[in-house]
Amino acid sequence: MPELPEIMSRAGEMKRALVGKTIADIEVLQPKCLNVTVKAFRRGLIEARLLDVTCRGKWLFVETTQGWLLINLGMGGEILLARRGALPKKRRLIVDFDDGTCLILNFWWFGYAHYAPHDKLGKHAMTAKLGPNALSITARELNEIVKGRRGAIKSLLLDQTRIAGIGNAYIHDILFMARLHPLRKMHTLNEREIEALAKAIEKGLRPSAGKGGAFYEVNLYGKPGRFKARDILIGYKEGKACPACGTRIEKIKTGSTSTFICPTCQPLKLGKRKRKK
DNA sequence: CGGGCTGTTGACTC
DNA sequence: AGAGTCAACAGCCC
Repeated sequence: MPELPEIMSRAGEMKRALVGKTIADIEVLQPKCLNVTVKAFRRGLIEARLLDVTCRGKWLFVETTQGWLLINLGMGGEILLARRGALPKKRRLIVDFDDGTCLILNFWWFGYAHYAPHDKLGKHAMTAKLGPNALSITARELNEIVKGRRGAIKSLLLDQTRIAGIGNAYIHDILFMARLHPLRKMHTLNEREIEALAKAIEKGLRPSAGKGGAFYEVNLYGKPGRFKARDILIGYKEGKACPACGTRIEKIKTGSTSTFICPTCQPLKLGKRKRKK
C-alpha cells in the first residue's frame, strides 16, 4: 500500500529516469482508471516531453510540455520501467517513450491515471483538495489543523484534505510514537501531545522515505524497499511485546479499519492525573 | 474451495 | 462536521 515514503521514492526515481524523454505512444488496458476518454488521454500526452516528477500525498505529479499526468496507485500496484520487448505480465497502462523504454502502471485493485492540461490542474478535484505533505507540516501547523475539530485523531491523520500522505500502514507506528490512542478526540489533545504527534509523523515516515519505501513495495526496477518489517515498531505485530513496555500489542477496530496499538502506552482515557504518583 | 480480510477514495446517508 | 456504509473486485491466508 503505497503511502508518502513510497510515493516520494517513486517520484525521485521517475524524475531521474524519465525527465527529458518524449512520450511516443500510450496503451490503456483499463480505461476506467482515466478521468477522460482514452482518445483524449492519448491526444493530451502523446508527443509530450517530461519536465519534472513530484508528489503531493499519495499522488504523483508528472509535469510535461502538454500538461500533467497525475497518478494514484490506490490500494497497491507497481510503476515499473521496462522495454517494449520485455513487459511485465500485469499491466493496465503502458507509456511508451521515444527511446524504446516504457513506463508500466499496474493497479492491484484500482488506481488512477489522470490527465490535466496546464490550465486545468487547479480544477482537478482529487488533487486540488489535498492538504500539505505530511513530511512538511510543523507542530504549529498541525496545531492549526487540529484546532476546533472534534473527531478522532486517526481519522484526521488519514484525511488527505488536511494532511496528505499518511495511510493505514504507517499510522500505527505514528500513533504509537506519539503515545496516542487512535480514537482520542482532537479537542482533548494538549499542546505537548500535538507536538509529540508532529514529531511522530516525521519519525514514522522519514526513515522509510530515506530507504526507498517499505519492503512490501517495489521500485521502478522491481527492487523492494529497504524499510524492513524489523523497522516497524508495532504495526502488524499483534500479540508481540511492545518495544517500550512489553505489553502485548493489540489489534483493535477503529471504524472500518483496524489499528495496532499498545494498550499500556496508548490508553484511550487520558487520566487527568497520572496514576502512580 | 470458500469466506474473511486488507488497502484508497469519493459518493452518499443520517 | 463527522460518522458510517458502500462500491470499485486482487490476492493471500486458513
